[in-house]
Amino acid sequence: MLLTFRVGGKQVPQRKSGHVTLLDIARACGYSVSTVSIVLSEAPLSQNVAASTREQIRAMASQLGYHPDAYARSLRRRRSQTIGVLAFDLSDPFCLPIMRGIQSEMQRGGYLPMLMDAQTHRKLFDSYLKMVLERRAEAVIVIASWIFEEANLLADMEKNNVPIVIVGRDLTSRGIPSIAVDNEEGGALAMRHLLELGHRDIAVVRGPVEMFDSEPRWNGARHVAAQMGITIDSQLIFQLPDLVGPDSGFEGGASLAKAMLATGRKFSAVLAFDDLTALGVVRGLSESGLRVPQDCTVVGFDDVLPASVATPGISTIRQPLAEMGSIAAQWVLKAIESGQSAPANPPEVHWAQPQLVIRGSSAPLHGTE
Amino acid sequence: MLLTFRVGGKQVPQRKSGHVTLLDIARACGYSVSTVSIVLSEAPLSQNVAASTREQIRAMASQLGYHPDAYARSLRRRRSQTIGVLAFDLSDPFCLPIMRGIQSEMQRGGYLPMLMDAQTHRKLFDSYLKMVLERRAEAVIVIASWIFEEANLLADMEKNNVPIVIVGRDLTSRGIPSIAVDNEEGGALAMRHLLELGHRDIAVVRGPVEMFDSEPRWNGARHVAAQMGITIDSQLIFQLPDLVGPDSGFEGGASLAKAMLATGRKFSAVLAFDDLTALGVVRGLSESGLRVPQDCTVVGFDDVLPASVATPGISTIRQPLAEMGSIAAQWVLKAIESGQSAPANPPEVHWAQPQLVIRGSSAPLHGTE
DNA sequence: AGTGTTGATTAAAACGTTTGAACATCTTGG
DNA sequence: CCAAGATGTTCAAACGTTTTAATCAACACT
Repeated sequence: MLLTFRVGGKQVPQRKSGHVTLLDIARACGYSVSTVSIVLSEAPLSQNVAASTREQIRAMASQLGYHPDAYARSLRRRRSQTIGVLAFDLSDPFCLPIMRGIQSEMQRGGYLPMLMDAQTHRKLFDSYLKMVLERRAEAVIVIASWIFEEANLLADMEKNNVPIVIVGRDLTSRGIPSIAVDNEEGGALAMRHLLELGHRDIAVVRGPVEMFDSEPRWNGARHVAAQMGITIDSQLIFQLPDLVGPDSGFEGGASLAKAMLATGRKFSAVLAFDDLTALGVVRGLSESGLRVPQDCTVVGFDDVLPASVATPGISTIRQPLAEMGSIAAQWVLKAIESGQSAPANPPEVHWAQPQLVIRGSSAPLHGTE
Repeated sequence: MLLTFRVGGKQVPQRKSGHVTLLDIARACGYSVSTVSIVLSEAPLSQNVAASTREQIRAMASQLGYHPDAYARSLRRRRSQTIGVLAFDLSDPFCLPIMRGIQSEMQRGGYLPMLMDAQTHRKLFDSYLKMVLERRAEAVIVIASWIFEEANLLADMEKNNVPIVIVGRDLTSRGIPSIAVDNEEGGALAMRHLLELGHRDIAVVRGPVEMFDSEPRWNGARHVAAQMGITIDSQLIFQLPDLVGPDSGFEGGASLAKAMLATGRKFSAVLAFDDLTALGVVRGLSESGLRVPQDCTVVGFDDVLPASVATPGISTIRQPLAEMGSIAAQWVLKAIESGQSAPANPPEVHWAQPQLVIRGSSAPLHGTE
C-alpha cells in the first residue's frame, strides 16, 4: 500500500491517497500506528510514552506535513465537532454579524461552524440541509429563513437527534427554539422617535406579506401612534411587493417613494420596513427633488452596513445581531452537551431588545428648513 | 450494538451514535448491509437487485430518516467532495459575489464549498487553513487575504497534494495560481472618466501601504493623467492609514476628506481607493458643507452593495467578482480532476477586466452648478 | 448428470483513526 | 528467584461506508 521508489537517490514515499497518514509516520520512524496516534492526539496514554519517542514522532509528523484525517477521526470518535449554519441569503448584510456572533462562541467550544448560503433558493436550502445531516453536524443553526416547507427534513433531523435553533424568526410554533428581535418594540421605538421629532404626517412602507417581521413591526408602530392620538393616513401606508431579487427592498423603496408623492398627500417622515428599503426611499425622494432630512425624515430597521455608511446615515432600529448569534450558539452547544436532541416543550424563545440609532436621516419637523 | 426495547408495544431501535446507519436498515428489512448500500448509493450493481427489494429498502430508509454518513463514505471513497473557501474578511462586501460565483460552479460539480471567515485575524486564518487540511478538502480557494505568513502551512498543502488558488490578489510570485482584477486598468478607467468630465484638479486617496491593490491602481491613474499632460498636485495625494477596524476605509475617507479641504487647495473630484473610502469621502465633504456631485465628484472602486444603494450612487470601477469566483472554482476543479497537485510553473494568472459604472456621484465640471 | 449462464444476494476487506486490553521488558522488594 | 509494579509499546477491534469477489439458487442446454 505504501510504495517507495527512488528519486534522485532518495527514498520518497508515494501514497495513493495523497495524504500523509499515521501509517506513513509509523513506518518512517519505526513505531506502531498506535504509538504514533497516542502521541499525536495527545491521548492520556502519551504520558507513558518515552520522551525521546515523542520527540521523534512529532518531528517526523511535522516534517512529512501530517494532519490528522478529520473523517477517520470523527468516524471513530463519533463526534464531528461541527455545527451547520444555514443562511437563507448570505448577501443580506443582516447575516454577517449574526454569523460573527456564532463564530466567536464556537471557537471556544472547539467547534467548526460550516456556513452555507442558500441564496434564497428553496431547493438549495433543502440540499444544504441534507448535506448538513450527511456531514453529521452535531447541531444546526438556521439564519432567518422564511421557508420551511421540507417538514420531512426537519423530521429527519429529529430522527437523527440533531438539535436545531433558528435566529431571526420565531418558529416556536413549529417546535423550534428561536431567537428573534422584538419587532413590536422596534416598531414602537421607530414611531416614538418620529413623533418626538414632531412629525405627524407619516408614510409607512410595510414589508412584503410573506415576511414574518412585517406585521409586528407595524403593530408596534401603530399602537404608539394610537396612544398619542395620531392616526396614520391609510393612503400613506404602502407595502413592498413579494420579493423577487435580492435588492427588491431598495428598488421597492425607491418606487414606493414616488408613489407616495403621487398621492398628493402631505407627509414629513417615512417609516421604512428595513434599511435597504429606507435607502430606496431616500433615492426615490431624491430623484423627485426632495432632500433628506430637510424635506423628509426617513428611518429604517436592522442597522446594516449600507445604512451607516450612506450620507446622510440612515436612522434605524438596531438589532443586537452578534449577540443573537452568540445566544444561538450557546443554545446549541448546551443542547449538544446535554445530549438532549429534542427541544424543551414548549421550545425556548429569546426576544432580543432593539435599540434606536439616530443618524442624519432624521430631523425635527421644520427644524432644518 | 443495536439495542432494541419496547415502547408502547413497538420495537424502537436505539443507537448509541444517534444516527441511523445502513445496519439499522439492513436489520429492519432483513437484507445485508451490502445490499442496502448498493441500493441506496445507486451503485451500478443496483441494477441487479430485485425491484421489489429496492423498493422495500428505499421505503425503510426514508421511514427511518436515513442519511449516509459523509465521513464514513469519504473515508472509504477517498474523496471528500469538499473544497475549502477561506475568506480573509467575509464582512467585506467584496467577498460575497466571489463566493456566489464559486458556489454556482461547485454545485454542478457536486462539490460542497466549506466557507470560512478569518475575520481579519491571522491566527484564525491559520487555524482554519489547518482545519481545511484536516477535513480533507480536495482544494482550497483563498479570497483576498493579504497575509500569507504561515509558509509551512502552504508547504503542508503541497505535501498533501491540495491544490490552491487565490482570488483577489496576484500571488504567482509565491507559486500560487491567482485571479485578480487588472487594477492598473481600473485605475486608468477611473482617471479617464474624471478627465473626460473635465476635471483637472483631482484629489487622490490611496489605499493603505499593506494593501497590494493600492499601488497598481494609482499607477494606472497616474499614467493616464500624465498622458493627458495633467499633473496631480502632490499635496492632494492622501493615503489611508494601515487598517485597524473593518470600516477603517469609511472612517479614513471621511477624515481625509476634511484633510483635503484643510490644505486649502482647489479640487473638483476625488479618486478614492475603494467604495467604502468613497462613501467616507462623501460623508466628510458633506459634513463640511459640500455637496456631491455638485461641488465635487467622487469615484470609488469595487462596486459593492453600499455603493449602489447610497444616494447619490457612487460611480465606481466594477470588478467582475462572480466571474472571478467562477474561474477560481473551475481552476480548482480542473486541478482536482487532473490530479495535478502542483500548479503549472509558472503558475497561471487571470487578469479580470474592470468596468466603469457611472452613477450619481460624478458630474461634469461646472455641469450642474 | 454435468456444464454453463444468469440473477440476486452477501462476506469480507479496506479507508485512517482511536482505545481498552494485552504484551514485553525492566525494577524492586521480599 | 519469584511476585508485583512500573514503564514503554503494540494488538486488535471498532466507527459506517463501498466494492470486489464470492456464494447460492434456479434454470437451460448438451
